[in-house]
Amino acid sequence: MSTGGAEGTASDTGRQAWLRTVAADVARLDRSSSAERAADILRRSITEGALPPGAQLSEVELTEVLEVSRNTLREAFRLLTHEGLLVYKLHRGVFVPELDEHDVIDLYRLRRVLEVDVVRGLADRDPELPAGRLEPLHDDVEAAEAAASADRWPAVGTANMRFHEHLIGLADSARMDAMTGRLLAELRLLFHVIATPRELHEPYIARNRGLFELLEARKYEQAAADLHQYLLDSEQGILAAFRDKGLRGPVGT
Amino acid sequence: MSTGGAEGTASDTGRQAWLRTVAADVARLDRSSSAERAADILRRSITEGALPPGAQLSEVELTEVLEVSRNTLREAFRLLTHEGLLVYKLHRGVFVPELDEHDVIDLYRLRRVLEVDVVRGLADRDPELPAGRLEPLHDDVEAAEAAASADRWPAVGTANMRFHEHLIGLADSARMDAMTGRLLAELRLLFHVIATPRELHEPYIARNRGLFELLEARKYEQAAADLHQYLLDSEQGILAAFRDKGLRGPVGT
DNA sequence: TCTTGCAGGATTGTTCAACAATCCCTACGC
DNA sequence: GCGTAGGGATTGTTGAACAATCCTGCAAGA
Repeated sequence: MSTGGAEGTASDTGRQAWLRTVAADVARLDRSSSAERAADILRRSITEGALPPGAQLSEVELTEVLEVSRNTLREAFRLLTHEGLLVYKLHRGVFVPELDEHDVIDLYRLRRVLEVDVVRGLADRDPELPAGRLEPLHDDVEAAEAAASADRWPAVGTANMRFHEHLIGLADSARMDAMTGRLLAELRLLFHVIATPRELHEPYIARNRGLFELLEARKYEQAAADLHQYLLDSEQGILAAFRDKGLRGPVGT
Repeated sequence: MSTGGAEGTASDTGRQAWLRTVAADVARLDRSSSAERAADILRRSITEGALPPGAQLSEVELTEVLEVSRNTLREAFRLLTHEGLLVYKLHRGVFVPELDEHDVIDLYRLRRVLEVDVVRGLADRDPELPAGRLEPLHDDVEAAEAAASADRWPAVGTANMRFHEHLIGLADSARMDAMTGRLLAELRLLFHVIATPRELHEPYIARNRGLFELLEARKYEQAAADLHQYLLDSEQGILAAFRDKGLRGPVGT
């Protein structure tokens, strides 16, 4: 099976690609479980700020709104719990977590480690990178710029996050993708505590484009260095905005 | 709180340690949900090899053995799924995952990134590291050596893994701990495919001790370099043993 | 021989209703 | 004012039931 490495002709690899596409479609169809659909709705409510940090999610209340049974709802809760978007307190219920400065530092430390390593690692496997691999990054940059022109700053934030998600995706590591998804979900949680999304996101539109161009030019080492500083700056920005908020609304735990 | 670094006297740090112990006990008491207890039992069965990769876990069968309801059991399944110890196939059941070479490479890539970064990062915060912080690492090294003397090689593997878990723990990052727990759980999954645990674990007993001594001597940069090579070697060892197995028992996706 | 189609049984996905356990809040007594 | 008991609400867990899906075996047909 996978013993010989790349032993296929052009038609073989073509067929494999087709099969992979079908497999992806099948997986998407399979994904339709009631619990995951409920989780999707809740996830959006949380990441878009409808459910603020600290809010409790009542079971009976949500069973009526989402039209699922309590057991299914609890399974949805579990899903979101492991994404870091909800926390369980035994016999007390599920809550939207309240993150503090320590969490910001923790999250950014991991982001730096993972993302910088991905970029730096691209140098080693540069030859095997297909041509249009940077396409999604380019799309995200343009989406952010478009959203900025329309003054839609939350959309800018989303596009910027997508950029980083796609950046990690270049590593072709399923586990890195999963971790990044979780980290960014938690980060989104922080954004809604911050009142001024423009100041927060605006500087990074141009920096993302710069990063993209460095990658396109295959200057991976410089891109890694830039990204490192980029993430340090972003961390400081969030910490500053966060502390302003924290003064008049201190969050526990 | 954490502004002044290490400002405590001996009695203060002693009291903090005591408080931390109590908090851990409380957390352990809180943890007593039926689903998590069932998950604990299953987790042990999987990581110790009683449930081989590819095995299916029947719901009705396990409800009788574990004496929990089907709903609770399914919640336990969810828990283990998100640890990577089980995989769901819709309408077909839960299975112990079968990892292949690609997973080994993926897992080790992440281990290298995280662990090396932790060690390298220790240099920056060397002053604030409390005295007995390396104690757990030392215990793990001795445990591994003792188990080796008794020819208990699976125990050596466990001790070695604990060593790396405690190593990551030095970073004081809850999210890194969680990720590492998941990575090592998956790694344990691989170990049971391998027939010769001695050849696999023996070389790393001495290397762990070497690593510990470098840390104790605060030669963090050299420790990081050693650890990097260490993990590359370990990866190659598993890949080799894994491919031998794969010849007579090829595992699909 | 190989493929196709179709029951039948077994397993999973989901819901519902009920009870036990726990937590929060309030009122009571000192 | 403070500790304590009770009531009400919420969560944790169970068992049964039904629908949807998958697997198996067998028969019919090319």
